[in-house]
Amino acid sequence: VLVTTIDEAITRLRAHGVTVTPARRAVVAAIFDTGEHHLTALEVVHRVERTRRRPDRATVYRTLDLLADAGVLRPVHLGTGPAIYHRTDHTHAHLVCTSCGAVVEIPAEAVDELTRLLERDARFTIEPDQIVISGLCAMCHDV
Amino acid sequence: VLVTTIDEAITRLRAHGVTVTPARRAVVAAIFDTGEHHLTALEVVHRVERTRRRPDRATVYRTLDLLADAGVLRPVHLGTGPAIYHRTDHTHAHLVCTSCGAVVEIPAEAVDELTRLLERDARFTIEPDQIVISGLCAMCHDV
DNA sequence: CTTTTTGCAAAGCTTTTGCACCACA
DNA sequence: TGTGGTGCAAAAGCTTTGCAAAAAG
Repeated sequence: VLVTTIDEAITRLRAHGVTVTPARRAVVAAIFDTGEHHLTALEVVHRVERTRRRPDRATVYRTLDLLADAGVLRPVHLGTGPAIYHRTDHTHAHLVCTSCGAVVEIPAEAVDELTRLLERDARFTIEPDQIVISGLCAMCHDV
Repeated sequence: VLVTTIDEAITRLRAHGVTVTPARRAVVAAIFDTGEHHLTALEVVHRVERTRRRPDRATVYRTLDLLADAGVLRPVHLGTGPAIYHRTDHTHAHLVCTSCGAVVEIPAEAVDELTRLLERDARFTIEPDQIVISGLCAMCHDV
């Protein structure tokens, strides 16, 4: 069940017994109104429409938690810095360059293959969206 | 060139132009005197022998940096919480259970296979020691 | 009217940094 | 006597929490 629009996300929240308030709706809108599927909590704060009073950081963090519980977002720590939250409608793994910090996404098909490989070897249920691999991106490697 | 003993680590530090002080030696000893190959900075602080005055956190962090630069240790963030530093003489990837926090290691052979797969698909040079994958361990999955 | 949610401020946790002191060549 | 290492304390960055005021049902 993919969640790809604001309305679907709101519906999903309700299905999880979460009351939908203006602040929460604003957070959801900020996330789905952008092409980015990688946002930090603070980026969400700054993106909330200026039409309403900007929600407090605490509220945004709490809402992101609710969205994660509802399966709309997945929080991922890319090593250093703040967690990024990414939408679950776009499965991918993350390659992080230890030199320049660039984040490259691995497409779903490769992630599938990878997941199969891992689950074959380890008694572990992989969360495909939470694969983080560090290394050097092509540009930094060539320097 | 694997670094597997205190002396090799000390030698490696010297080769990188780092002067070896009692405090630094104590940190190296604390790391190599234990069966663990996963230590946080604070665990290192607490493990330093009680025979000498315990080095300050800052000193330990600075020394861990030096050891990382020298290729003796690799810092890895397992999502939440402090970074772990693991010895480079024991290549492995990390599976982290999002429910109980357990860390399962993926052995070198599987990591190799994984690395090949990834480097085939992405123009990226993988750091095999810095693969972190979240999911559910067998125990938490069965509950 | 009761239960949540929100904003604010404070605290938490990990790590970094500035600076004075100290050790050692 | 100068170079760099160390400890201490403070700060920085991200996130969580306690609590009183506000909003929702």
